[in-house]
Amino acid sequence: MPRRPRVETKAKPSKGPKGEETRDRIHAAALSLFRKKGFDATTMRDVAAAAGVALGAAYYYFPSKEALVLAYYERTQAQSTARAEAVFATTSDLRTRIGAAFHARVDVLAHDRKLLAALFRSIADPSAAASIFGKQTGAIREESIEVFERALAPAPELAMLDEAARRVLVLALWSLHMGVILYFIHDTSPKQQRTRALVDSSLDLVVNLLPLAPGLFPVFGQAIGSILADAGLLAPPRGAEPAPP
Amino acid sequence: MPRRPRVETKAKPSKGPKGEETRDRIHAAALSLFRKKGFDATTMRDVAAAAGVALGAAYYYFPSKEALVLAYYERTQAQSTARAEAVFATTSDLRTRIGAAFHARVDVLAHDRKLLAALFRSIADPSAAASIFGKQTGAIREESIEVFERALAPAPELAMLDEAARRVLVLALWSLHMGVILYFIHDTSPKQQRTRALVDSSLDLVVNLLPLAPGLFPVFGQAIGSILADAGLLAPPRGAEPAPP
DNA sequence: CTCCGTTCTTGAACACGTTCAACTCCATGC
DNA sequence: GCATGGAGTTGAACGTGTTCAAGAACGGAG
Repeated sequence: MPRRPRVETKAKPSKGPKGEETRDRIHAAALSLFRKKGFDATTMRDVAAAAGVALGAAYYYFPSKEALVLAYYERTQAQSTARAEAVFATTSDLRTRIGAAFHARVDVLAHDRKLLAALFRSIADPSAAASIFGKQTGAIREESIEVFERALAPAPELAMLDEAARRVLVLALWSLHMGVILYFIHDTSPKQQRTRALVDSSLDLVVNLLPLAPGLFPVFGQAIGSILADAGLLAPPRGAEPAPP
Repeated sequence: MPRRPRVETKAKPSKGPKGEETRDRIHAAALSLFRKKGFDATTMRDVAAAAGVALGAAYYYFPSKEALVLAYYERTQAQSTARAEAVFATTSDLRTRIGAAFHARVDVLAHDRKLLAALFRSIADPSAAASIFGKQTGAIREESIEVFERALAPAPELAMLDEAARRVLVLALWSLHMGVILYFIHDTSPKQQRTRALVDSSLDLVVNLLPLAPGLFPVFGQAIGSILADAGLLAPPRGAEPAPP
């Protein structure tokens, strides 16, 4: 490995239909191998060989090994969103809607628990632009945040919240959902039933706390907002340093 | 890198005084280079050269590059403990004691923010035994947990708590302290003043919540205990799978 | 057809973290 | 002295993720 290069994850060369097909073949081969042998035991040479291309081709389409997992994550995000939206269309009950947002994500990821660990490895590394909190993953992140925005949309309890407070609330929910995924990664119980239990008890807490939100924000809103801003999820408050380029 | 080998971090060969000295020289050279060039930009060959030994010698004393950082972390833990104990000896005020436990850690780590990121990289990876939550780091972890145990020791508010509830409470505090370190790693504000602010507002919350602990445990204690058990910090409750060897 | 630019493909080369068989050193027991 | 064996040390070798200069394939413009 050369000096931990910036692990770029954007850029998907495939202007023509030829490339599209090769890209898919590489991605499919990678996923299959990752599932069979695990992320670490699978080499990029394995992936290229299984896809029937040269090593360089894999890097032409995916800027890093991690990017292969990120592409998978991106694809599943759309599926989760669709699942949640299906429930949103049928009810305006807050608990059901928030629960749907959580469970939809777990449902879709259920079979690839170990794969996710590879992605979350760099979650705590500020220098890793490709982490879930990094700049490179903005689009995916925003889509997953939007699901929680829509889950809360029809709640009468929150009607009096202003824009900023609502955003903080949504982000807090999204952060909780990240925590659930982190828990899920470690959850070896059959069918991940412990994660399901965690979701349900979290829901109890959240639903009971939500009506208190308008009263609590003057007290803790600033501190929470400051934390979220540091995570790059919110415009920074006064006194904060700009992040280095 | 060969197929992500289990990144062992125990084992410190140095039965004789000769080895002890070499080990220190390697560690000192590594720290100096890490601080000057960063963890990623420093190669093990750099470290060995700076210490005046062959590459293999570095691996004779430290089983991995990460272990060099872990050794640093271990050394600072003792310093933090001493600082906190010094305050414990002077007061039995709960807020002051808990605050001291938090601030002592931040004080000691203040100059090596970026170094820590290398350690926390694998925090979310269940397969990384060397992570802060892993088996390999048990001793360091227990020592840091003990600091919080002693911080709470003289609190009359908690006298009626049983052993298990108290342990959960201590672990919750320790987890919060881990969160603070995570925040600290990302905190680029001058003198890490934002981390200090976070500690203080967390203290407000904690101190206000602590007296309610006895009443809250019947409600949330089980869920929290279940989470902590999954993190390997508590004996697992019924129905949990044993972790694979 | 020929030419040209873009898209795609190749595999050798690089820098790295890690391993290991071989070696030197040195204290101890005889 | 000298053998024994453990502690300490060496650097070549391996497998890896990533880079890159070179070329092949393709699709239009003339």
